[in-house]
Amino acid sequence: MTAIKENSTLNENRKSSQASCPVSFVMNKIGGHWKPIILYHLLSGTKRYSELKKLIPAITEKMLIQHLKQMQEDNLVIREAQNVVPPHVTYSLSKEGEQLRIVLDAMVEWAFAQDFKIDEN
Amino acid sequence: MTAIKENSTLNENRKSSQASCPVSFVMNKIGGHWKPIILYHLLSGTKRYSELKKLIPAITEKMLIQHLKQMQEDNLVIREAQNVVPPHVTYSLSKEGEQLRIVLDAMVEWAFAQDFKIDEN
DNA sequence: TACTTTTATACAAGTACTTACCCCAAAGTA
DNA sequence: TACTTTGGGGTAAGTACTTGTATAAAAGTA
Repeated sequence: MTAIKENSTLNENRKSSQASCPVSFVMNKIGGHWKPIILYHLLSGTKRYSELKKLIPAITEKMLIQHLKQMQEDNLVIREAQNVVPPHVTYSLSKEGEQLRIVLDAMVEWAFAQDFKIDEN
Repeated sequence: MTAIKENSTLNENRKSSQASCPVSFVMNKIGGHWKPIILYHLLSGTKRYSELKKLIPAITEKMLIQHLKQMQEDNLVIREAQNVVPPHVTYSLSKEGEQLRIVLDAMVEWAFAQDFKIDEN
């Protein structure tokens, strides 16, 4: 799933900055454009894969599943699958993921303090 | 400075998600690996360009100047230059940048609530 | 004269991230 | 039989992000 070159300068830099900067540590977990959006939607409760897809129309399935998987590995979200056909899989926030609420809320507040306006389209 | 293709799907997606998700709006301003680190260091006060470079040894000058410039355009940081040679330039947080303190603090708290440990090297 | 200092800029090359498109399972339904 | 449903996997190509290296100005210093 998208191989990463272990010894690239980029990757080394990433690791070292992550080690010395807590903010960078967080960004490595929830950075990128889709993760925070996914987390944001999970804040309101457990969702099925297909529900997330509907809530975030612009995301490709590839991206959705990739980020869910990464966040699952980072213990931010919990994946639960029922062994049925067609599949039934739900995603929810883990305890650690749930604790991100404070961070995400702070972001939302800041956004609105700037001249951010919701544009429902 | 690093041209961006205006009509790429990526860019369109970015804009639309930014418009409907406040968290994404924030990530577009402080996302990436270096911006939060730079902001973090500016939280403790005005810094010269060269001071920032010393505080963040791993960053290349290119990245430092590029991100400072972007954040300046986003009104997060203020650049003040004295017209002397050699140049003397300082960077500080704007009001909006200063307001990010809450967000950054929340991140720091979360990081330490996970098993994050500072590694000074 | 030659080198240092400070704050940059420009271009090429490497790396990561994102999209686009095609494929699959197995049960239920038309 | 053929199609739908749900939750994915795989590959290639496009786009963005980062690094690396070279270059500059103008005054001060060795």
